[in-house]
Amino acid sequence: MDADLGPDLGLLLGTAAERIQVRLGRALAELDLTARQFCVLAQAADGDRTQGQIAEFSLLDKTTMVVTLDALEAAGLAGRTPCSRDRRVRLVHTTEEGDRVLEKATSVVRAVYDEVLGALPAAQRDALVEGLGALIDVGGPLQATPAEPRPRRSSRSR
Amino acid sequence: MDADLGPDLGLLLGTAAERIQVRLGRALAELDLTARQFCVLAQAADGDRTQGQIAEFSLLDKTTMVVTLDALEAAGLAGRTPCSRDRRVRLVHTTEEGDRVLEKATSVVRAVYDEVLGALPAAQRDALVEGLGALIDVGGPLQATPAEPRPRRSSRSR
DNA sequence: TATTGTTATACTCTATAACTATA
DNA sequence: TATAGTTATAGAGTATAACAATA
Repeated sequence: MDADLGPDLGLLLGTAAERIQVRLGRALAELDLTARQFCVLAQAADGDRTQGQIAEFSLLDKTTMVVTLDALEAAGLAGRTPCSRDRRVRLVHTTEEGDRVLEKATSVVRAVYDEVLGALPAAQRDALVEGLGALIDVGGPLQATPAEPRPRRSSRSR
Repeated sequence: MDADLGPDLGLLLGTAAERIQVRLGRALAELDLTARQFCVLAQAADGDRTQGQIAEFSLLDKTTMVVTLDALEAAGLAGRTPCSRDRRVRLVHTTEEGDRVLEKATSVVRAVYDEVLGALPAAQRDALVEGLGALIDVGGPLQATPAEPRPRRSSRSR
């Protein structure tokens, strides 16, 4: 599983992604936030959006969104308000405390990124970021698959 | 969660890693292999190693290793043989069928890598691979943490 | 007593299904 | 009838604990 394959892109990406997520998770844990909560909180602060919109943007199932918001609400960082125009819908907002925590969390995340990227020479850093973008952006070999809105589970079970 | 942070390295790495792993998973599924089984099978083929050694190298818990090997054994791709010198230990070997499947799987994985990396200009491809290596290799900002042999779960439960 | 591997089990995470209320 | 959100629950994956065999 090495020389035979040339550079093991899956291993490189998987390792780097896992380690930075561990770092981010630890840093955010000091603020009692998970990475997902941070992501949802940031979008809630961005403007009044519905649960569904945030879930879609964050690639979360709506039921996972419920759980995540329950936690943010219990922590006093965010809240739901019924939308007056469509009373099925709940708009998500941040509390003052939520804004304060988000600000801290953002600087904590930025510090991690600065530390990691700052360890590379500027040229290499730029090349890395551009290369990753080239992989996943539209037109790249790892662009989002427009088909398959739902990943669908194993075909044999059930 | 964007302009405020500069390039969102966590999102870039996470997205790229997830998508390539989905690709690899789909490609290997056609051979009825999971990525993990492929990884273990490749190491079993590399020489007689114990379950524990393969588990350690693959960052798998020993109980996960048991399940993975059970599946490979049931599929007729690998087997366990007691070690004569230390009869607690089981050496893992591949079957002939296992070697055939591994060969196919290796070419399938290589094809995915070639397709993905081949979509980038050579200079960008090299820069990306080097940059990722610079992040995770020893001395890099995401090098393996020698401390903390076990990640340890949430501090509050149990 | 320590270690390898196994079994049984519990926990976490996430998604499916069924439901409520609105539209 | 269709949709937003909720609840309950089931499934996959993985780890902890207790155990057997051996060192």
